[in-house]
Amino acid sequence: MSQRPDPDQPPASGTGARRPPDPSRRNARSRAAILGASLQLVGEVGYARLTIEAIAARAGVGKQTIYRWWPSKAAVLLDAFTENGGEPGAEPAIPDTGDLAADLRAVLRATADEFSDPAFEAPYRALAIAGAQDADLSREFDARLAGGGIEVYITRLRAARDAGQLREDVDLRLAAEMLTGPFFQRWLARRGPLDHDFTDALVDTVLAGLRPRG
Amino acid sequence: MSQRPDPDQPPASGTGARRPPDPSRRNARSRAAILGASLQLVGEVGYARLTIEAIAARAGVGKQTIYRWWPSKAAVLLDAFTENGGEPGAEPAIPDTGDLAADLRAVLRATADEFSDPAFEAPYRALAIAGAQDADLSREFDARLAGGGIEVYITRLRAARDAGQLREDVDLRLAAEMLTGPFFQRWLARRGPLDHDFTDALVDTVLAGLRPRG
Amino acid sequence: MSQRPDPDQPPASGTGARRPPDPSRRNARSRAAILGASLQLVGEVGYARLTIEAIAARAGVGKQTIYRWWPSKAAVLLDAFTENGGEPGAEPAIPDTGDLAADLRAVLRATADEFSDPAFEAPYRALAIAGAQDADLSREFDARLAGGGIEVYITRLRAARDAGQLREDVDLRLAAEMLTGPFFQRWLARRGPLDHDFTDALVDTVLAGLRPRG
Amino acid sequence: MSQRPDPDQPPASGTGARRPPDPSRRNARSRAAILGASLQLVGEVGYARLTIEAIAARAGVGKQTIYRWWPSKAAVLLDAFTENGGEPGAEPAIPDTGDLAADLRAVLRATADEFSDPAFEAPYRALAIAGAQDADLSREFDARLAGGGIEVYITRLRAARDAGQLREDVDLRLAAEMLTGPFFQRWLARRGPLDHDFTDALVDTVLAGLRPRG
DNA sequence: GATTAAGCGAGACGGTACGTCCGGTCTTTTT
DNA sequence: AAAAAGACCGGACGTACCGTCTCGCTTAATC
Repeated sequence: MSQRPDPDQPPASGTGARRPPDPSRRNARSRAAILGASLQLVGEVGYARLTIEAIAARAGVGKQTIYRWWPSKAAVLLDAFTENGGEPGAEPAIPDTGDLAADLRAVLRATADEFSDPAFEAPYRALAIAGAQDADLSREFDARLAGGGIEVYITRLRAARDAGQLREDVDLRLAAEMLTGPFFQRWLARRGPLDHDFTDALVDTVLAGLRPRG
Repeated sequence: MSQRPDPDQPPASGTGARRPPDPSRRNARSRAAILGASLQLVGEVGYARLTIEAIAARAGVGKQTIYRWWPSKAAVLLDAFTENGGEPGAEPAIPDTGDLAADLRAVLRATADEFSDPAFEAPYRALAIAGAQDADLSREFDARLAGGGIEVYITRLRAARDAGQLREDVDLRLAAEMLTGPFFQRWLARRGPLDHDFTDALVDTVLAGLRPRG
Repeated sequence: MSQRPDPDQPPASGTGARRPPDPSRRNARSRAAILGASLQLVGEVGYARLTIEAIAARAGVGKQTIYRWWPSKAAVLLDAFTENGGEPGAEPAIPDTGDLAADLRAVLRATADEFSDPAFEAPYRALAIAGAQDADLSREFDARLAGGGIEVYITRLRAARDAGQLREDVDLRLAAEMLTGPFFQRWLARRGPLDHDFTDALVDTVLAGLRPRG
Repeated sequence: MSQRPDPDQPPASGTGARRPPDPSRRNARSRAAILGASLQLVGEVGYARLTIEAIAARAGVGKQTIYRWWPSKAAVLLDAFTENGGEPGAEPAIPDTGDLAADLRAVLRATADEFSDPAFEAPYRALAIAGAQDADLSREFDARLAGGGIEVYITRLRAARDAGQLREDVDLRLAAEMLTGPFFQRWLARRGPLDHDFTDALVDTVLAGLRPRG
């Protein structure tokens, strides 16, 4: 006996770096249940009172299954939102009919409608709040969500500028921010209704400042 | 909310509502310590990890002293901010030199500078987050803070319109939101630097869309 | 006034040494409920499946109230046992009628009866098991429980030796262990019934080896 | 023996009893690694903190391989102990040189020495604790371990009685318990050192009470 | 030699309990 | 009566293991 166990600690079983789990073994049913439960619950109680335990219970899942795959409840929501609520991944470009004003009005009207749907609004607000608290998450959020992203606006505006519909020296990023910023602020800080009058007026006023002189 | 029924009813209570404390007996030293500790701590750990217990401990104060006078940690921060960080009470109107563009540029430059100071930025971000989660608080926040309010912009823009510097039919509220919304979004979602180039370009582009036609 | 506690770093709030709670502020009702629930539960499910959470739930108490005052579930049981089941604190000396054999027979019979009562047996076994796993607890256990202590036997045997009823050179501790050891082993390892025949025979055989020669 | 899913079971077994594994296909290397790891670990962390997961990890084995072959961690330890630490299977009878006192002294001295070896003591204590919590395991333990069993003492004492060295009416089981009980108690409850002085005195005092009168 | 059915290493899974942290209430003592 | 202190009930945290359950992969035994 005695048989000492090889004195150099194998992996020591200590609290060392945890190996990442194997995604190929992931249970798709559990994943879907978690994402679904997250969206339900954030709509029912809001982000501040959303708990991992409640998600696990609603999804019929062990807490560890959540902690194994997501670093935070915000990350769960982000997945839930991009999967079930937002656009799956591809950037939904703004259509280009040649009429910039019409195109932007259509997009902002659609966006306003989306933000009036509580099933969309609650998780989106949760993610905006989480992003405001965590820069890393904010980047993830922007990278994966089309609605909040300004890149699609920049693309459309660039096409318009190249077609001579906007001033040559227009700052495309600033222009895009002028279209989304007032909308975002009005929504997040609840400064007023998100109706079509608002979005139409916004588009028109912004474009009025960007058109070629003449 | 939740509002437990309080089993031992005082004999003639009527509504059973807790009698409010007498403000005249309030300890000013404790109040100041609590507000100061809140600002310190929100700068150190952020809003999500700010706790009432930590504020009480840092302030050398009993927890009950906080619960007696404020309904939530956001309310504490709001008091702390208006007292120590923001303008104490008077609305700081935007100056009117006659040159609208110059006045707005100056104000937005100053605001950008403020938001670059971490001692200002941390509690303000905390309040924005808390307001995004709670509509009541959001109203309080807007009512009491000058910097985030748009009324001052509306006032200055109205003067410019009345002086014929803007179109007759300008939507003053929308115009104000176009000045503050891109700024707010860029700041809260960390979409870019808040420098003078940005604010100047913002002012110029917005005003370009508002000027009287040809 | 009232000496502020040095504004920088109060107690650091770090994970440092936790200050001990103030026993004078302890809630006696909670304490009694916890001890009672422990005894109930250990009788129902045994020591291995006894959990702090179940004790807290049964007692209608927060878990922290247990962790605040006891370091382990074994320590809770020890308090519970000495308060409700065992002798409150004073060492219950073995009576001295002059007849050593009769006195020991009476004590061991009484002890056997006690160990036949499940309400006594379950927590006592739990403590014996806990003590076997933790030397510190074992010492506490021995120091505070009369039934398992051998000091009372030594005291009675010394009186008998001084009265000339035992050999001059008798090893009192060994003699006491010979009275309690077989009993303890038979009980803990369930090697046989703890009846009066057993205890009487044990006393007689031990004393047969200890009497003065002649 | 194509072994369809258990012929004598109705087709819709559902929760049916799990078919026992085939011992002939067992991996001897895994078995040895598990038993070795168990002994190592119980020595390092004690019984209470010994986990199946740690055994599997240390042994480089899947958890299921343990659950397939053993019903509990105590059962693993029991195998580990009888294989590596204790006597493999044959009952090691107490030698009979004709001198009962000398034979018992030798056996108890050897036993004391064994219990002073941590590599032996740790798993033995673990098994004693497990046995104290579970009567079934206790029986298994007694049936398979020579050192802790009292049958060998009874056998040796019977021979002595038949040779006229003990009283005719001696209770052999009680006598055996008087030899092992004090030893067991002193060891398990850590009441004192297990040295040769103790075991010699124990043997002598016990035998003093058992010898024929006159 | 191909098939097939374990046993096996690995580890994800639904759960339970852990011990800690904090929310909000209550009580005691001091100012 | 307010305040400092902090005990209290409750509930969520993130972690550790439980015992079960797939996954390939390897290894025998049967075809």
